[in-house]
Amino acid sequence: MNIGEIARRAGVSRSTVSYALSGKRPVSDETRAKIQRVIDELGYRPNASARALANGRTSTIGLVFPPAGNHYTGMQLDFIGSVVEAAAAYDYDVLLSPSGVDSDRSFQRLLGERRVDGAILMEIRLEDDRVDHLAALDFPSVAIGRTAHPENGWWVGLDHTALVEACVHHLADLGHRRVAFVNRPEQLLRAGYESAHRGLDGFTKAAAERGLTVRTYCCGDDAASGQACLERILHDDPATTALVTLNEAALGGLYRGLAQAGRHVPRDFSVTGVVAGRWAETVTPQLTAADVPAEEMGRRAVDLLVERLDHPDASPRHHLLAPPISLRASTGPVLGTF
Amino acid sequence: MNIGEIARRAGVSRSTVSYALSGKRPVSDETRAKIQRVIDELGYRPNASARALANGRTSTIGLVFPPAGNHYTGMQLDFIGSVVEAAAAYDYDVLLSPSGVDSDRSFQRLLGERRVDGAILMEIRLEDDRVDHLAALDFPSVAIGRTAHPENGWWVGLDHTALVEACVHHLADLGHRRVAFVNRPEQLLRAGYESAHRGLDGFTKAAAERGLTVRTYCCGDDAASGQACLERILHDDPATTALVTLNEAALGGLYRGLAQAGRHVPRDFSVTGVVAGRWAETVTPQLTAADVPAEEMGRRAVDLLVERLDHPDASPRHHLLAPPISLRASTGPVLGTF
DNA sequence: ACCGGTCGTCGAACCGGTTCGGTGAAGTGA
DNA sequence: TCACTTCACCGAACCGGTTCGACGACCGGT
Repeated sequence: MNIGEIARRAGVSRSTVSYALSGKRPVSDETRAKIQRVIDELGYRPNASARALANGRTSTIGLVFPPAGNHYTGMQLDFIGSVVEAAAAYDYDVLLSPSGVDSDRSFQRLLGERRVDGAILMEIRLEDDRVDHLAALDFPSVAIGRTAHPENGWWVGLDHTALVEACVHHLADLGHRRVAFVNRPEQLLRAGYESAHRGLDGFTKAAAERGLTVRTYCCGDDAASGQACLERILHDDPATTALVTLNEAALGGLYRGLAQAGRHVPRDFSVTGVVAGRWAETVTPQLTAADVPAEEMGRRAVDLLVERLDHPDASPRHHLLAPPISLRASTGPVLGTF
Repeated sequence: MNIGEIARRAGVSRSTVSYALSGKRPVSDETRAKIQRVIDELGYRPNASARALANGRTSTIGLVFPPAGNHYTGMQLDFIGSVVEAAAAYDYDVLLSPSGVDSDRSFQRLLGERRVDGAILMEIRLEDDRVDHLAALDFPSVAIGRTAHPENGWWVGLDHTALVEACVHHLADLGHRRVAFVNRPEQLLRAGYESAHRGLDGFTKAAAERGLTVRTYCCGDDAASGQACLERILHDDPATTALVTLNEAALGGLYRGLAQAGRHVPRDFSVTGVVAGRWAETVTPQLTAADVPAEEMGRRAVDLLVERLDHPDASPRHHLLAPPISLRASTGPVLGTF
């Protein structure tokens, strides 16, 4: 069941079997056929650990994301799915690693023990010790998201600032003057999560440009928090007519809060934000949103990583995406404005 | 950066370093301290591939699920998250493998190349070639779901039959007489997906017991399909007053279809089904449902797998779960019945 | 008949760990 | 003083692949 057994049965040496399989040196047609016959007969497949040891590559990439206490969002699911699928196309396996910081045990396993050839990082923070650590080691990695200093990095990011700005302008164009912003949970904002910060920046900036009256909120990643958050919004300023959210998991709760407050969407209240398209379509009315192209982002991250693995000296590349707003049914003009 | 380097710097042999680390043979305190100092200084961590090759274990488990063309459901996400977290607690990594059948390339990588010590299978079919294949090889694995012949297997399953029966009885108790069943997509039913079949069985059986008039539907795993399915239901029998669904991803679309048909939930129409609790709470009104304990199932699957890995001769164990229905807000009595 | 080159194959070393058998030094008892 | 343990460590073999250098067989050219 190992290469020596194959060699013995085929009457050749181990190295010949290896060359027949890899094609790195010529082997006569006759010998190759004999070897192939034995391999097929026994269903032999070379041991991955031995191969990894010998040539220093594991053909595995690590997908690193913080342990969220099982509060994964739909967007993260889409990332994971697309990364796995794209990696499979390049003959890479994907090792999942729940890891918060670089001193993390799980992180050390991946890197220190050389379980993976490269890594894809999710849930990036503006100051991210994992990114810094990997950069210092020159370890092949690609971030889904970008830090505050993205110049010399490999990443595929989303222009949250521009996307949220677009959402605000869209609402302002519709006549909304009092708008709320529903962000990711407060601990994530404090931890410096990129999307939370850049989104907030974009919101603040665009709201100032348009002279809107705004309030900003942090909200837990679940429906109950969304509902509570909406109640707070209407309590703080009952004249609020619209909100922008980055918080996909809270969306259902926000909608419920509006329904219970008797506000009809979009007639009495407009909702928009930055959400993966597939999930924007599950709510009623369907969410007008900047659709996060999660599938594309995952795929591109893998493309970049593979390129980096194949060309260790290539200079950093990245993609900054800014998809347009998809107009669906959750926003409308303020009543009496037109 | 390898064990030889550590040995040289500490002035001992490679085997002594190995024993100092593993503790499998006594090492003097003095020597151990010296070795530890060198290790800390250099930040040494033993190479995982070499270790795997030497002791025949990779400390990795495979998580196998069919490639869904990125149509992963929230429930699958919960499974993945809980498996990763539970595995980390046992010091196992998780390798993700999108794989449909046992002849699959990805499946062959996992098993044939010995990349993993054991596997957890998701999305089980009643006749599942992957399960049979693994059983024939006596390869350590645990299924999340059970085949038609689950007697001698390792699995953690959900009693879909009983759960759907409970849903039907709940509706019948409320006075509903014309009920629809919304199943997973037709190709999954045809492929023999366990939940689709057992759920359907439970529905048919309970409906017969209660003398209900029923129709059953297959529905794609997305919101648009859910909406279309609901339109079909009301077109086929406008007198339908309730539905039971297994299809989590279609739920939002079903609700939208009802809203657009002017049917208020739960006043005019009741909705229930089998859905992971976290997702049942995102819709409004919140879904009365048999909550799939995805987190518990993932955790238990890992527990079983680790037990099987530690005790190769242990006899098969399994868990069949049947959580009670969580009464929320999506079901109610038929108007005029009481 | 001899030389040089090409082709196909082999043996040995190596990747970085683990583990078995053995060995020298120190300790114990008669 | 000597035989017998025990202790702490070492060297070598092994896990299952890959790869390098070498070597014999065969070929064509003089």
